[in-house]
Amino acid sequence: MADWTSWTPLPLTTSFTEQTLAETLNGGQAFRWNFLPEESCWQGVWGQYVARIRFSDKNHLLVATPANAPDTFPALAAYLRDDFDWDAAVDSLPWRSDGHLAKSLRAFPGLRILRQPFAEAVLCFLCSATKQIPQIKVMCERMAATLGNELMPGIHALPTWEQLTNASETQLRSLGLGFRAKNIKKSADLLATQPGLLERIENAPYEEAKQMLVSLPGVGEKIADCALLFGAAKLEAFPVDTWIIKVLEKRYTLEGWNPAQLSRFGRVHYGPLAGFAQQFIFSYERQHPT
DNA sequence: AGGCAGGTGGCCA
DNA sequence: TGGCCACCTGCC
Repeated sequence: MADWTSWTPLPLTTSFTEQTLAETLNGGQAFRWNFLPEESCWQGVWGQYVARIRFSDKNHLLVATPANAPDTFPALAAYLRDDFDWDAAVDSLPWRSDGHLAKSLRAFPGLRILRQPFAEAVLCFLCSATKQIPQIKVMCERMAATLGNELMPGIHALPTWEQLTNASETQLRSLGLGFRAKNIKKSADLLATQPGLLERIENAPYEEAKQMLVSLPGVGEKIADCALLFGAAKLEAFPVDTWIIKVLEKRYTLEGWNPAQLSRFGRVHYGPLAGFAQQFIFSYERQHPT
């Protein structure tokens, strides 16, 4: 049975708080992190990696990885985008002229945008349609347990798109995916006929990438923006979901604007890191619903 | 018990 | 373009 390494400090260039770590890992960007009360740590899976994270102090995390997978440690630093200057990014947002944004930034000091594997970001957000975070997590966990590689006893990776082509729509429905099963099955089949398509999308400029991504069945504007923001480091992507619509309507008095107009407003108002700003106001709204 | 939830696609004017 | 509706499922 594989074992865990001892807790090792991961120095951070941009400091976290404990609450912000929770919000980053489990606030709707990613769906494969769980808090283990008995270990008082977060355990998560991305790609073929597993890790455990514990908050140490604002400038360090403590990390444990499978003893037989030493490359997990640098992979985690990349996943957390510790190569990026988040403090400078926050300062570049228009908080000086936007009191609501300023308040949201103060509420989640250190909040980051993860760099998830692109293929699994597409998959997870295909599951997200009209579902809440806990239910999306259940769907992802079931897909992983049924179709994904076992990484450690009882811990499974999400299935690759190739693995998904081996599942029938009926089997996917039996995992509780509902009408999303058909979209996932059709997307898997389409991707199988287009080798390298996901890589080309991931590496393309934002507008071009989004245009290609919405050609997948079940991927509309919102899901495309989420996948590009959380899985391809395209921080200009500005997902417009029901929460953001509520925020923009109520706190920016934009009642009556349609999603396309709100999307344009977001990119113009928040600027080239609009998706980063979006994550703060999304998190703030979930904790302080209006 | 019925409506709603980090949406999308199809159909109608 | 803009509005309306079906679509799985589970939870309040």
